[in-house]
Amino acid sequence: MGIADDAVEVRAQGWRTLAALHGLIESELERALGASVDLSVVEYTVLDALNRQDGWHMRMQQLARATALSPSATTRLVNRLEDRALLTRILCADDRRGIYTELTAAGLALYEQARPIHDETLERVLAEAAGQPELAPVVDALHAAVPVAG
Amino acid sequence: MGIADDAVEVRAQGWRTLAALHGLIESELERALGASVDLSVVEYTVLDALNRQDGWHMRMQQLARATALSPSATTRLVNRLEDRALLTRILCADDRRGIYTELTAAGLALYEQARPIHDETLERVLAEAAGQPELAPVVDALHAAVPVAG
DNA sequence: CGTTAATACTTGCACACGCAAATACAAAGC
DNA sequence: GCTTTGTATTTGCGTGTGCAAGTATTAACG
Repeated sequence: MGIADDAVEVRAQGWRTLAALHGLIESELERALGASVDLSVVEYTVLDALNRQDGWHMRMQQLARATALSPSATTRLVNRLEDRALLTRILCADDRRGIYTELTAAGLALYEQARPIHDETLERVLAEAAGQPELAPVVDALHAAVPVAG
Repeated sequence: MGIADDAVEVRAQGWRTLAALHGLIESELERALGASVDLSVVEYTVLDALNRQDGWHMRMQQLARATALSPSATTRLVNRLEDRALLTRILCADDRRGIYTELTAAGLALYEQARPIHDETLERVLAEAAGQPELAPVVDALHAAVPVAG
């Protein structure tokens, strides 16, 4: 087996590790957020993204990118949150195709309730993962991550 | 904002980065494998796991762990692959609750067809991701990943 | 041994997702 | 201005998933 073949194996192994860590974190967050505030991880992601816009609106398309979801899934996700009165749709005047979404007071309140649970769970899971030799290198690399454009 | 708060933000940011990279890789693999051999990523994962066992059987439970899927999803996943004659169920004698799965010749052939596509896609996407400043640190860390126990 | 608890897998059900088509609006070309 | 092309969002439909309950088999206990 030559050097090129080794590189292929290393990449495949790295991808399996990445997937394992991602799955671990996501399932723990899912459980914690579901049990405490009845939010899924994507739903929390929406509230978090809207909150980080700090008073600014967000288009459906931006939400779709932030959640890595299809347009149709984004529509229904916003529907669910709107039905629970956690956010509102706002038809925007300058481009009447576009729809902006905004957190309601209830949405902000629930987000502020969910956030510490989210953060504590993340801290716990990452600490746990850092103890596993195969996951540790990837966990350490997360510290070096740089903000992604919203 | 104190040191502790910064750490929380860094972890949250790292998690968003991890999720973004994971989503990017998965969607590209999904597209490439779906178009060429009509396999989803989880389906490929099963064939790959079985192949890496090199002739050995695998229990449903092991498959569930390898794919990060629930038992019920694993059952139906194996059903789909069995319907396509890519693997076979083998009732094991020593514990008649357990069920082993094994690649068929057709399954191995399809895997060998899929593998180069999988590997090339992975290489391309990782190279692409390494060019984005926010993803690069995590991409680099994958090289350091150590094999996970099957 | 016979009963009870635990394990391995499967099925019923509800739900979230992606794709493709439909709708509504904006921008470009002539 | 009117048509054509492109963009933003929503709906119809099929499919994969998790949870909880069901079945089969093994292990533990008295």
